[in-house]
Amino acid sequence: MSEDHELGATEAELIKARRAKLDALRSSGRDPFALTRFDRSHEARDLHEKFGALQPGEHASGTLVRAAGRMGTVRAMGKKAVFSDVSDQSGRIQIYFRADALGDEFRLVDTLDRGDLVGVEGEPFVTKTGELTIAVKAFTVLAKSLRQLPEKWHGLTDHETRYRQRYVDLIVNRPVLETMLLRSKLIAATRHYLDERGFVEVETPVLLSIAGGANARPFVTHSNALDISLQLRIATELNLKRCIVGGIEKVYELGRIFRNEGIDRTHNPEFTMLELYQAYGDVNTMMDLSEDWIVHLAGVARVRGEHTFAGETFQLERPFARIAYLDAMAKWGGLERADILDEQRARAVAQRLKLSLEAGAGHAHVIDKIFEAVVEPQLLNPTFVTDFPLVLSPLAKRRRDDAELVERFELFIAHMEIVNAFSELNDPDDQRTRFEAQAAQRARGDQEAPEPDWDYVHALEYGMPPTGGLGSGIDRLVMLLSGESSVRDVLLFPLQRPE
RNA sequence: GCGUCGUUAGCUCAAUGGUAGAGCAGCAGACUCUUAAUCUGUUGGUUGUGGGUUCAAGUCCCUCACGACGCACCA
Repeated sequence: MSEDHELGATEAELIKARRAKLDALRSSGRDPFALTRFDRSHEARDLHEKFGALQPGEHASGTLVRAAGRMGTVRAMGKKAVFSDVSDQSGRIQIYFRADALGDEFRLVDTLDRGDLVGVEGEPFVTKTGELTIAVKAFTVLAKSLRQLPEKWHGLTDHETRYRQRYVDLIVNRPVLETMLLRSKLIAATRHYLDERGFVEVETPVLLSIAGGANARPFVTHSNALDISLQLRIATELNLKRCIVGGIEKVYELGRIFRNEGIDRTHNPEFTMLELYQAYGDVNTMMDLSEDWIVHLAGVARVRGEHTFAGETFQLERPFARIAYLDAMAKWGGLERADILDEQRARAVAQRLKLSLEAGAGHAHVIDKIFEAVVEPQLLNPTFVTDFPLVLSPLAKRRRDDAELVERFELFIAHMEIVNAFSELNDPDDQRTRFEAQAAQRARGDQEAPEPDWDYVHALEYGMPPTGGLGSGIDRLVMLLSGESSVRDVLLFPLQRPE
């Protein structure tokens, strides 16, 4: 040990110091990396539930528990008493090493560092300051941590390092782990919710020759076997409706979608989308289901009543507000029907509102921009915006009383679009006409206009029952319910440019 | 893609163009109920990359890389 004082604090030297401790463990016959298992009696959370009621100073005499996890700060009181703690997935429990309880073992406490994975066996008690603690009778190093964790107080804050080395972020920033666990819970709860209601989960291809069902630029790749270029899916919509045609009456897919577009606080190139379709249902079926499902998920996330997101507080309570698309434009923008549905007048409105539009922007794009500027800022509490213009909705069924509008809604919460749903267009002739319009747009050089999937029309020609369908971006839902305002903070490994 | 800001010790951050510092961590020592433990001592630097200006550059100028934020595109 006399050489240790020569160890400095470069990264290499910090690692060397830890390797020296690893060597010490090995030479005492306790190679941590040779161990294969450690049987725990409790996770940290269980211990708090079971022994949390002990009084300060009280011991659960004769009770031995076994816990394991990553060591936190080491608080040594001289050479004879050391406090630390271990964290596992469920939480944290303090541990206490005493020379008189450990005997010869106690000298090995010197080989422990913050960050090591350790297993301990001991007796639960509550300290005089009131913290549940395990009085360690025996301990084992289960993996030696050779690298130093970031500082305990400020932790790791550098975004780049947090995303690139998420494992470190998860270790030292507990709320990150909690958010990721919440994400998993919400996804599992969604599957359970749908399965219970008779929906069937299917898996449709990610690799397609034509990625359709949405307006977005796809990623392009190549099949060596077929020697053709392929696109990664931008939606699951068309294949799921093929399933409806085929007779899978309540169908969903909860999976990854890829869009080759911008990256920012609310967009990652790959994201998780729920799409579901219900034969013999319509837009109203979807509205009821959305409201029930979202409120259910809020319950899973323990979000009830008032909830704050990005500095604004809203009410997450049933029933959600409803307003028709054109009514919303009238209410908050003073705009008439023709200001929206007539292309020239819509362009004039956009100009008056000083909206920046791309050169080749179509009617749909202009309307969308107006909506974004006029209506979205008003939509804080959950609100269904219904009866969308046809021109925005190439896959939705027309209203019977108004051929320029469709049976569609979007659910907005905290200004974010959370659900998009409609009565699915099942008239093959109408669908063909709308695809032809898109093809014409595309021929005029509009890169945004999707390439028509003619086989989808072919499928509709066999007859698709009247169907309600919805899509929902799961990442944004997780953002909303976790309070994270960046999509990167609800993804374990957000896309980063290689270093 | 455009704009703004950032990149200094393992981590979090300082440093008028004039000898690169602190806190934490690490290492050594004191302390048998600490919890940002405390106290004493101490180690640790290619200041993101490559150029330029200058007697002298972490600092000024240019290039590039990566990131955060905003805009554009999208969900």
